Amino acid sequence: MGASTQNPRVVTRFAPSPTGFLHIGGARTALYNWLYAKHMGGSFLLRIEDTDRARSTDEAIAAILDGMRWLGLDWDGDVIFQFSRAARHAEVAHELITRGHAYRCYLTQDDLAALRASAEADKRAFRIRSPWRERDPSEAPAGAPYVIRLKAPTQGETTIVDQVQGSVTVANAELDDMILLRSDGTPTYMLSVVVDDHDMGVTHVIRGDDHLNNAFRQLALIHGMDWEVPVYAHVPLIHGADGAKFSKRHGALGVNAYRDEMGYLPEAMNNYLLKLGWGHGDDEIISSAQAVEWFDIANVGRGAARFDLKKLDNLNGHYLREADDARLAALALPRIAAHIGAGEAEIDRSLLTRAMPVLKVRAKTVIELAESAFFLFEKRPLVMDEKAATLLGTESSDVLKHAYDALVATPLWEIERLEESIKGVAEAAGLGLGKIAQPLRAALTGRGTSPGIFDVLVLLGRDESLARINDHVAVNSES
RNA sequence: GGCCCCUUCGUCUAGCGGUUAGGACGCGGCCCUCUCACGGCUGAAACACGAGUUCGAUUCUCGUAGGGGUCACCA
Repeated sequence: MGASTQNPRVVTRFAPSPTGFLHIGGARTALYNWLYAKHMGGSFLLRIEDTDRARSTDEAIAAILDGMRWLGLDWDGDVIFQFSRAARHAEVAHELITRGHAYRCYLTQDDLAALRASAEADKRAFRIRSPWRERDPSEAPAGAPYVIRLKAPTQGETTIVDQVQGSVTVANAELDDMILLRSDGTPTYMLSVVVDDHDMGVTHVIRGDDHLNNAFRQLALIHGMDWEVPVYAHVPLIHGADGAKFSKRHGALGVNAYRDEMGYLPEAMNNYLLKLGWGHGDDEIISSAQAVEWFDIANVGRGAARFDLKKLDNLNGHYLREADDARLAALALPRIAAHIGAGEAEIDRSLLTRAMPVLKVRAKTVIELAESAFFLFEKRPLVMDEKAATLLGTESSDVLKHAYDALVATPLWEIERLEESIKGVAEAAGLGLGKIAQPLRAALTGRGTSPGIFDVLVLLGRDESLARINDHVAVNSES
């Protein structure tokens, strides 16, 4: 950190297309842009690339903004909607024609298909070489539709000094004359990104390396307009656990799903995404503030990283343990209410909050957290899970009876007194504490595992605890 | 297929010519212990391969193999 790394002129941006949720890969790209801007004391912009009218949806826009807010990736200024700038994009396309860096191309889809076919027949790599690049527009059929193409350089080579990939050079013969304006007059992505990034004053383009090849063609456009070239940083894509392309099967879902369906905390998600492709010595648990201080795009790894849920689970467990109890109670509440079949207002939020310290150390996700709290709110008679049923064999009746009597006689319902009483029962019977605690746990929670038995007793309270135990004493003591 | 990029334990990574190649997740063992966790200790586990350069390569160069990206009037 320090003043030497501060540069308020730095402007980064995240530019998702609203055709789906904010997925894991996009979230990481957004995070890196956000971190770099914060690190440099610059600004971070958000632009929605909605030029594909057919595939863009309002739901997707809402989901993306929701995901960004959840992760705490706040942007500066208003969200820019790319489609609203279409006129400006078209203006630049025409400016490029007058500057001699673009031309009207009257090739039809059929012409293109024929060119492609002949290239394939000759086993040549297909590069669009429109005859209209050199032809006089007056030769064009009157009123025929046309697209505007960029005149890409054909000689020499282009080099990009990428902050992540290093120096990358491509022969200009590899570049083709990309379409800037479609025949219906709407701008293509290639035109829009460049114009928007320029107009928005973006100084650092940090994006997935699936755009690296695009950068070379975009560079020709930038040069054609005599604009300043931004600093590029193409970060490797995320792969699935098997190393193959990251797909839904691998967990390439929207971040909303990680929050709602899988129960992850945003701080865990950020920490995981940060470490996925970047490292800072031996540090594993990195707060957002610490990340802002340490992050530098130059340290981002060049190799693709695989997505690993186990590590995310571990990180989430860590942040769960650190999280505020009332906050966790609020997160778990809806699930508990749904399980009990009650309204959220009917759940004792205070009890849930008090239980958090002993519940959260045992959970990896909010889902597990909620499930571990079910027993607190379930109504008698409790349904026993398999392990609890085993624990409550007929021989446990006497033990529970003794425990019941000892608990009834316990003057103060607090943890130390309860522990004394139960341990007294164990000693008197010549049994290990486990022999008493396990049947007790089954009777009190209906489960084979739970927080410490004395914690459970305190949380449930005297009346409920005794009633739950008695449920099993009575039945088994009939004879 | 053309072009471009990548390659350290199973996974995420540290390393930036000389290290017993470090940490974390996961896995095994031990301790703690009323169950499950948490926590502590501990074990197994990696420089893709082949040539160079160099006194010396995980580190620099070039190949090979493998993986990925990209080749639209999508973004």
